[in-house]
Amino acid sequence: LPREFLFRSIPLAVIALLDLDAFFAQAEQIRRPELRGRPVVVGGRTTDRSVVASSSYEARARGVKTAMPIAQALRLCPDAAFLRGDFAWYAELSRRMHEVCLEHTPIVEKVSLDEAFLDLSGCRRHYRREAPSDAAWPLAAACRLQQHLHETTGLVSSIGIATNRVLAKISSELAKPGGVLWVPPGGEQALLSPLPIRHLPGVGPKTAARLKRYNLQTIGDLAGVSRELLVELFGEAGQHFYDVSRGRGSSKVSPEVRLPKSISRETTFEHDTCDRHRLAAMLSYLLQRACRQLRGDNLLAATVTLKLRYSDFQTMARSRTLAEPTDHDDAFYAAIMDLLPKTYTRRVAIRLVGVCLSGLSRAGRQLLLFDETSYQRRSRLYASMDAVRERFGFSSLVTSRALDLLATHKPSHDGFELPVACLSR
DNA sequence: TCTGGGGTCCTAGGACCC
DNA sequence: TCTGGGGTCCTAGGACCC
Repeated sequence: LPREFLFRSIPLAVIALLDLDAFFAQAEQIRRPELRGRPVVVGGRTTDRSVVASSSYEARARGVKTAMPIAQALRLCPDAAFLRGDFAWYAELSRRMHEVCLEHTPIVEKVSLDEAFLDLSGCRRHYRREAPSDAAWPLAAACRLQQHLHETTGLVSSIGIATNRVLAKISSELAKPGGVLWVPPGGEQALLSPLPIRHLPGVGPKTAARLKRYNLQTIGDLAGVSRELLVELFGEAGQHFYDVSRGRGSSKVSPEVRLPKSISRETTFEHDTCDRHRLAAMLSYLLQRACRQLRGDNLLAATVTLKLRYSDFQTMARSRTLAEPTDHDDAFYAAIMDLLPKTYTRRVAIRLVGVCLSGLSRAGRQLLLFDETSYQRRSRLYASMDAVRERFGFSSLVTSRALDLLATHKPSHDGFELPVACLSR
């Protein structure tokens, strides 16, 4: 048999990417009907240094964009509803989205709160009779999914369907807002060729500028370059460009929940600071929050990273890997305090500090022969602290190291009232 | 108008071991 | 006196995504 025939005889995958439109803004409009049809901007307070996390299409029409400073959005669209965001509500809607997806296929991979890949390859017989033609059943499947999601949750979504993930992702972007776009097998090149290179996932402003220097502006331009040259210029990414520009890519959808790679917390000060005590107190606070999540997820971390950003935006990170993975705040804090003077070396004020825990593994630590009792005592202490915080909120309990923050800084994350208890060491 | 916070992945250099 | 090659781990920085 000719090779071409063998290739065609393998049934092609049908991969869908479902993406919720302007998710956070939409979530607010679902919960508060009076906001429907109005510009909505979700982000921080209009007075602080935060940026737009999400905005409704009404606000976008006025020039508001994601990642734009809130203050700028306020000038563009002063009559918008400016909201802080409610992640518990967004997570709940995201969970409902996932449930609806699972009613259509068991092979669902959540890639973020508002996006999921679905492998619909096996759904042909359910939909073939609903489609305008036998072959167009993926279109019918996606329309049914979109409609089902809207009826049960009120969520408006866009869906891209193609033979692989990257193409499904690109077509879902093209389908926005509220549309469905199916790329029939064989139609890949026709869709991709005229698209600007920025449509490729993984190509941001820097890479687009680099590609433009070689006069590569559309995906079709990319398809005209040899694999060897692309790899020489762009390394691993070059191979990726070569495949995607020809409409090829992975169609594997993995429903398994993966172990996270890192847990981090960071914050930008309302005003830049040079005060090392203040930095230390904030780092202690952020570390406590990160560690609480670490224990809550039943994980240990081996590496801790300290991150600083100077007022001129230069960003530094220094990390330390411990001899043993742990979930104890104090082990990480000692490392952070050791790294602080090695990281904060310029005589310039600091605008952001952060901590990151990585090298994560499942808890179920091997026993240390000596020092075991004190280790376990400390583990029980952290468990008790977590229990208090579970009941009364994170800031019901703080260590004295972080206490002086209360007077000067109001973290936006949860109600920051006076602590019920204060741990001195 | 100054530029968030949570992540993932890639690259590149150096240490260290065999 | 000059100088292997491969593999792994750690560290720092940066691009990108939502």
